[in-house]
Amino acid sequence: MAFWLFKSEPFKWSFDEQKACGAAGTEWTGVRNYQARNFMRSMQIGERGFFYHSNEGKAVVGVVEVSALAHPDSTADDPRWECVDIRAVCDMPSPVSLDVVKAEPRLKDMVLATNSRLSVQPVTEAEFHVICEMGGLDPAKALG
DNA sequence: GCCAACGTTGGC
DNA sequence: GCCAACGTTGGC
Repeated sequence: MAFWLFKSEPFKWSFDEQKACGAAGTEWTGVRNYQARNFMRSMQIGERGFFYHSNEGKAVVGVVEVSALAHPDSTADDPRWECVDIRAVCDMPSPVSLDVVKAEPRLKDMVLATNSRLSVQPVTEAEFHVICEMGGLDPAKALG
């Protein structure tokens, strides 16, 4: 079981909008970066990820689940771009901000802190648990 | 709104 | 296959 982080600018696509899609989930469209696409190709159904608001908010605001394997991105005019579907699992009771992530020694190697431009990132199991702890989220609920 | 970092493109 | 030019991202 791998863990991930999905980044979105909230004024383009927010976690509230994600939640509004319910259990059906939505395509995580718009990724035009090979590294990010390759991470999505390796995702399995049911794997968990964080939903991060970039630019405005700059915080981990919720947990999502992969609900469909990688498939062609319906918004791309080039078939090489693929995406997974994700659905909201739960809120982060207390959003974990980038500042806090950067200040936490256990998260110093987190991709969010070291490569801020990558829009889909791997997260280690240890990092997943630290973020849950700092956000006041019972990991059992996140893993549901 | 600026700019640094990074990825991609295309000419050679 | 190198590298300069360009575009985009995202923190500040």
